[in-house]
Amino acid sequence: MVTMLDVARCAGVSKSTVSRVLNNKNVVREEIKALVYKAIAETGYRPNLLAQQLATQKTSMIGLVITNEVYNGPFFSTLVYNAAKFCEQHDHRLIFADGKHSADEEINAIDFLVRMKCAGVMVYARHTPHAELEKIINESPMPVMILNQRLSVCPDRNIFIDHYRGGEIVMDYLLSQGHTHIAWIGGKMPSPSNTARQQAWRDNVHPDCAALVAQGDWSMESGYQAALTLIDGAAPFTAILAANDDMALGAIKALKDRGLRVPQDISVAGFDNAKIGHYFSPSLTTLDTPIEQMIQCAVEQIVGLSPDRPAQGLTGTLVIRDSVGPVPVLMPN
Amino acid sequence: MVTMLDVARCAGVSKSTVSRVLNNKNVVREEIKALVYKAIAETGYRPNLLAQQLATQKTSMIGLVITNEVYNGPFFSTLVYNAAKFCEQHDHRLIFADGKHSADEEINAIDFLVRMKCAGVMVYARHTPHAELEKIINESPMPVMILNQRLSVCPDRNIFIDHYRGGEIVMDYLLSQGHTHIAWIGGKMPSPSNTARQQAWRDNVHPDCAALVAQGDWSMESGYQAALTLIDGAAPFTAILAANDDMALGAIKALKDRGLRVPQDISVAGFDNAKIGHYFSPSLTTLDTPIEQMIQCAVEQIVGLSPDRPAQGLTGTLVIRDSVGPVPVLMPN
DNA sequence: GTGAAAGCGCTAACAG
DNA sequence: CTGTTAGCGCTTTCAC
Repeated sequence: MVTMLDVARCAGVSKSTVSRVLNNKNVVREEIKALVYKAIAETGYRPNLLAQQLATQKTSMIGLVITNEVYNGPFFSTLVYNAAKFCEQHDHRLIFADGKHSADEEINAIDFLVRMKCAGVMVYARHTPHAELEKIINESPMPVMILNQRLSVCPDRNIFIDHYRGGEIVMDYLLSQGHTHIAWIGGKMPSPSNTARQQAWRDNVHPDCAALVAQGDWSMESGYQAALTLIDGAAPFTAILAANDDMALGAIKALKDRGLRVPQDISVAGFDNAKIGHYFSPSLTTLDTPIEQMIQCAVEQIVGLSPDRPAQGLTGTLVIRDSVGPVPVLMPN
Repeated sequence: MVTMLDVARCAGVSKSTVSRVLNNKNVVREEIKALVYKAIAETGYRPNLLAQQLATQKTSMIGLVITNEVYNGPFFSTLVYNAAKFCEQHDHRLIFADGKHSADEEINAIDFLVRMKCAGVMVYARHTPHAELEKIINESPMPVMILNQRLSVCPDRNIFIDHYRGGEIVMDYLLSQGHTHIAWIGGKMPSPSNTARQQAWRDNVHPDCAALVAQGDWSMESGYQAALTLIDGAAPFTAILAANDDMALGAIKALKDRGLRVPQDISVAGFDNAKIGHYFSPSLTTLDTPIEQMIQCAVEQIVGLSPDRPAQGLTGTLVIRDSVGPVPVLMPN
């Protein structure tokens, strides 16, 4: 491996001079500069970023911790896509650490990124208790931003989406269409999004519906199964609200497979506004979750672009499409 | 920031002793070990990974360069999900660099990862000429694995999928259903997958179909538009083959919107076996691309688990579902 | 302007 | 077993 010293020798100057021309520090004489560049080209020198970052005490990496339960759905895709996009936009690089499926593993993942001296780290966690997160935030030399869950402390390290309000928005729409008996398909717990959305459902739905709950795990398949359970249950309903679009889509397939029409017989709505929802039949009514905004906000906070407190309580907007219709006159179930 | 020296002082030992207990080198006396652990706890010491990696000359990061054109579809999602999964499986971390949309930017991204001293880097590029890639492979001290395109050199740094053969498999099936007039919806160029698949289409389709080509950019929307163009064109056809599932799904929506039934009037097939294909109506016939295998192979090659030459010429398997049917007796168009 | 020398925080001989 | 001493490759005073 060719180091800065090799370049220096090759150019007949000192290490510091090479460093200077590379960093445009102090004015180096033009002729020497040329010599150095020539030597760099000849030797094929590539500065070692580990060494550089150790010396300068700063890096250009932004860490992202993510529980692998959100993996591999449109939500994950959007999250990562936007994280990478905004990082690059600010000349940083995204580095990943898998939070897997326990508090210990999440904490480990954060620890890795902190010890890598990332410029900042974004945490999309599920299991770690808030007290623990708070401790990490306070002990870490770089900003650690907690995404998608509301902390009672450290508001400037916290960007969350108001999923309760989001749930209300969708429920309001469902109610406005005359639905009173609305079933709920939940995502995998623990999850702040799921909890809040479910609460919004519970608080707004007819009290008879308490039993109209089926548990999924965010995947289409689980939505499919959950819907079957609901259909086979005793309680009648005219609409299904699923905690995300994937499950809503799975549910629609289940309804169709059982000969039920959407939305004529049963209406279905979801959350997150996955792209496919527009192309599905029927196209999916959903809440557009402001993931992009959330990530942008986090990245800008880390790179120090937005001096003020990060945006909080983002809600998202309702996307009305075909999967929700007026309540049918006769309950089919 | 608390360093190893602080811990050493706190425990009343030398730096090397601390290092030893941390790395389980040489047997350190139990009582001293305890002292050190106590000091670590007291000081809240967190080892600096940059320093450690600089000193040991090895890192636990695996780099991934990816052109941002594949971003944000199911293909991207699967790629990143699996990359992260296999990295973690081998106790490594995934680090990202965006290849954006030009050869220069791709090379830059690779360079960053190389200079970060990643254990290895995986390159999913589109624009960089092979000669350039070859040069990078040879000059880099760590394995640089080129994914999804066939290099004429460096076979052990190259894992590709035989998209031509994959294309043939789908075409064979379409032909076996009696289709002769098959339209093609292509992805964004340049792309090795697209080129090879399109070639397979061209080599197997009826010569009359040369004009039955529409250009997309891999997105559902572009598939939708491409299908409209095809429908509005003069040439008749009974099937559409799209270079990926997203475009196939967009195309199906376009056909439906124009009152055409799939597959009764027009059959549609895609590539990649996106999860949603199973839930769509009609469910999508597609080729399951072995992305997971490709990534697994790359990661194992990097961590030195598979001593032999990496797998090459993976093809994938046909997933037969409902979007392709027998050719209709009367061409609808 | 440029070079020498002292770090950044850690590991790895080498003595003892 | 443990401490001392050099590095790893780069930046950054501080003199000249």
